[in-house]
Amino acid sequence: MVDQVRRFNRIVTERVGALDDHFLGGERPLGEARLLWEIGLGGCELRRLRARLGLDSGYTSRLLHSLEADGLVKVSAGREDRRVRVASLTPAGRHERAALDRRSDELARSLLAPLGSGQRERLLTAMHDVERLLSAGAAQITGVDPEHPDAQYCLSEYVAELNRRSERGFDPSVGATALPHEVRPPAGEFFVVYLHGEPVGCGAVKHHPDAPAEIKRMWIAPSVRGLGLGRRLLERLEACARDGGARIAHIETSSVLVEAIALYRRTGWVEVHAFNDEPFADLWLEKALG
Amino acid sequence: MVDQVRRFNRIVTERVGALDDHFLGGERPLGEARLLWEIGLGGCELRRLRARLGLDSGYTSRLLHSLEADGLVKVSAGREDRRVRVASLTPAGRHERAALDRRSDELARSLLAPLGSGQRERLLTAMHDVERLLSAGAAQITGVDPEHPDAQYCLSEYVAELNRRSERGFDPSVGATALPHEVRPPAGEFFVVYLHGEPVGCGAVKHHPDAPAEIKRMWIAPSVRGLGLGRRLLERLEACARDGGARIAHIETSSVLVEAIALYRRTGWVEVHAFNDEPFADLWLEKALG
DNA sequence: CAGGTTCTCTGACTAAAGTCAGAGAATGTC
DNA sequence: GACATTCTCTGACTTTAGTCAGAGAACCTG
Repeated sequence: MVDQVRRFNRIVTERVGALDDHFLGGERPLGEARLLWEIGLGGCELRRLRARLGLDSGYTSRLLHSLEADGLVKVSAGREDRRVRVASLTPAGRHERAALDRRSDELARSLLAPLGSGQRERLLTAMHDVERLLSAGAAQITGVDPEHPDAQYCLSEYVAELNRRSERGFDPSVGATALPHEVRPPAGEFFVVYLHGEPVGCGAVKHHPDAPAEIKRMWIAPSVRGLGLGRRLLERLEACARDGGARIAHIETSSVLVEAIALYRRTGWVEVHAFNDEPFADLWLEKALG
Repeated sequence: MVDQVRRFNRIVTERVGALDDHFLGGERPLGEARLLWEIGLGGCELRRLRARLGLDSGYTSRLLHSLEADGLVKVSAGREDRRVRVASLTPAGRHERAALDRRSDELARSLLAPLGSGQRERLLTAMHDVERLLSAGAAQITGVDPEHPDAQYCLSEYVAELNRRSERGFDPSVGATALPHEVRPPAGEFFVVYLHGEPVGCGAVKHHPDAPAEIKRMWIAPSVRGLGLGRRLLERLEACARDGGARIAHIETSSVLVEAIALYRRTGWVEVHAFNDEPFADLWLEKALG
């Protein structure tokens, strides 16, 4: 297994990485080119640039000066906070960035060129899989305030999906609720799954002293299903319930959520009698927390 | 399409490339680490090292000196030719190389770690596909003397495979032959397909003035089938026949070679009456060369 | 054995990449 | 308004990476 991964790493850094450097670099040193690219068309704060590229602040400053001297970039003070500075591209800078873009396209095409259409198809599918699964590894699950915009976004998507999938509308304010104060420490906790900084899933735990903890509002964005994020999220939620002192966890759910139910069953959840009267639910599950 | 490739390149250079550098690098600068690795357990000639890593001779010399100063490498004169020098690892060098190995393994494991077994499986399959198809792009088809060891190797594999596949033995010296002088310029040409410097396929053309050219001995190693190398080789052979003045090309083949026949049919070859009495053949094909 | 080749090394460079310790301005906090 | 914090810049570095022009030894060819 590890061997396969290493062979892959080798080929890919050779064929893609090395070429990438030369293609992208072109005239300009790599550092500058990457920076130019990363600034993007809309401009970008220096601290974000540094964070994304992992650069020293002095170094970044110098690189930007060099780009500014070439007339590609303009650095100006931020409007809200005048300590943070914002880099933005001049027309010449946009032009150069477009050239980088073209070279990147060429590189991509050069990888596809020697293949027939069948092989191309297969390569693209395989690349898609690798990309999704590798980035799944970079997903992060963090506790977040239930009223944070990312949490709210996930919740609204969750509700929208429930309504899309089932005949009867779902109203989160009726039945077994998960109001902000119920899923905020110390009463409970709300988690968001982030992928590349974007929220792509959520889940919450409601602690009940001396009674089973409840797991609620578990949702994974359709675009990232099949990457194992649901499993990881559920593990995290169970751990949270266990850390809160519960020996047993409860989930009530609806049979329209087939993927989620499959996951629950796979991971040791068993069906039990209804333990509440959530009108939307038609399946009640329970798990003993190791 | 190009977008998919670019997304892939981005993720992969980020997740694999960047990590790779730090993992591999460790204490030692990347250049030295790569060199140390590439020397291998059995030692290696400097010129091969340079060729494989694409380094300047002066630079290589200096890197090796630095490794030698650290007691990891010993450079000595070659035994056959004392101009070429051979680098080999000391016990300490082998030790350090093993550490690189371990780090590389760790990197690979860190990519797999966050995934469940199902995802792992899929990632590995996808990586395998990407690896094969990307490296297929790097394959090279070159004209080679039919008595060159690589050509001889391919021919023997070709004959072995025919014998393995069919009931009656195949004797290349009987029937429609392809003797060295018949497939060596100017009478014809012999091609070898190279992948990472290894011969993985062959094919030959026999020119006949004012008569159809013959395509012979076409073979692709089983390990690299499905990568489109056969198609590329056939294109090259047809081009060679056309450049030799032929308007029509002939192939005689055996129905046991199903993959090859599928390729021929896909690319415009049509069945015709037997145009020779090759005892082993049972299918005769022809194509008009654009 | 003379003369050309091949292979490697040395010295003398340059450019890119990156680090670190302050200095200085803008902002938040008590 | 004093004080700490945040964010960026400057100057003074180091380390990698890489290039180029010879010099010199070993080898091959006639």
